[in-house]
Amino acid sequence: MPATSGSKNRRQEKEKQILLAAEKVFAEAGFGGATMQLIADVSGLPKANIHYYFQTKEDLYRQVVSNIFDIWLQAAQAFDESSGPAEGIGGYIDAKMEISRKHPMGSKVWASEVMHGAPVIQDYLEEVLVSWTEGRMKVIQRWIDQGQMEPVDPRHLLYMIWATTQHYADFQHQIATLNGGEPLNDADWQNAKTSVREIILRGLGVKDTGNEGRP
Amino acid sequence: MPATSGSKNRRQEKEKQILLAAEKVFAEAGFGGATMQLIADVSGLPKANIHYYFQTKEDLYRQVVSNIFDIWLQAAQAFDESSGPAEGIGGYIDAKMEISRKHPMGSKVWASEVMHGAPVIQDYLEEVLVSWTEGRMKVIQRWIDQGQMEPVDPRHLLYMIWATTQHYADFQHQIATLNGGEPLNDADWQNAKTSVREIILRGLGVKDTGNEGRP
DNA sequence: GCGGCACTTGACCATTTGGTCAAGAATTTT
DNA sequence: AAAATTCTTGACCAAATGGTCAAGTGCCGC
Repeated sequence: MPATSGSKNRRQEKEKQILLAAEKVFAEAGFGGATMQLIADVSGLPKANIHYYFQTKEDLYRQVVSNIFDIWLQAAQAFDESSGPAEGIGGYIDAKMEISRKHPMGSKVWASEVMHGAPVIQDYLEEVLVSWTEGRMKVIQRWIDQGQMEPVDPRHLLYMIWATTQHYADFQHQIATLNGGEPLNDADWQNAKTSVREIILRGLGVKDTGNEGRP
Repeated sequence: MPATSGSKNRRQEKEKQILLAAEKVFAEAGFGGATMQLIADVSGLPKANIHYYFQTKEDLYRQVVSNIFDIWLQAAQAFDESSGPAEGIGGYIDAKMEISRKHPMGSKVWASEVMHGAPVIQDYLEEVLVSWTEGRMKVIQRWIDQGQMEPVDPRHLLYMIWATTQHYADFQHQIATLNGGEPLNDADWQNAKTSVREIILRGLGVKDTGNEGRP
């Protein structure tokens, strides 16, 4: 008794349902610890049905990681559509913090994958990430050359931004424990965002213009 | 045909040998993905022998995580034996970068554990880490109150330091890929260390005094 | 309403897993 | 040297795992 709507996108909806469950399970147990049975239970489908849509566990996993990668790269827009480091880097930090808040499980899956040597998405790393990084490094270098910010190594600046923003997703459990056992609330997140942006922008010798333009 | 030396510390040496192999395997495969057989192979001992020293996989894992935790806390000394933020925070960053360089696998195991909800070491988190963090936060707050650094949220400053320094261990594979496929060499590490310290200390309005006093 | 087609699913299988065990080898103690 | 203790290890489980399969079930155009 399939879907309610049209008729063609039944498959898409089912796949999305499975991918959502898979993301959760992979994030909580890692690739090795995740079981198809658990993914089946979480998604509310029999295991054999999962295998109908995704032949192997690795196929499913690859899809999950790939989806995350796309979301990740979207945050790059803040970088490109900006005139200077305050707006560009500040906006990028905001965007990445927002992703950490909304897609913590995706971030965890990504971190797990990379930590274990990126066996599945090494090609993505080498192709997409390398060129993306080089592009942003050039932008940062230009800002430095124009005297808009202190001369720092763009590479390590990017690492710091990635590390710090993703920390709020990957280590959310530790952060919650240090927050009295409670997850961060709206005010906490606002505070986190501002704190991170402040320290980094001041560290770059850039005046924080706040997140004007974006809500 | 046991050891060569004394006689009593045979057990300790064997355990260390196993723990080293276990750390490597757990770091590379995660808890779920690691197998006792692989740990046995890496350590060069039959599987049954591993089980003689560590009853269960979880026992072994707990030991590995626990050892890492101790190393982690050692870096705190830089904090305590200092007079101000330049020396204290700068030294702490250096120490943590050094740990990331020398114990990347331990850092990965820790990250994996926390990312999966710290099922094994939640008690450590609640007892030791919480009180440790509160202590350092007070030190930072005192520096702020004395006007030795900009008023930032000490909590998020600590997160940033943790995130950034550990990033070089946890994401070492990604970093190597972005470094032309080569791991960081001595100069790279020096550069990374300096870059991180510079940006953060400037972000705190503290003049970087370099890592004088420590080689 | 019927024939084709996409989907569903319980039962099943080979392999791998963490863990056990008992017999023996080495070492220490008496 | 003999007894007691500690360690070693190949063979062996029961349970769980990823994946298969064939018998269905519902849906569609015709």
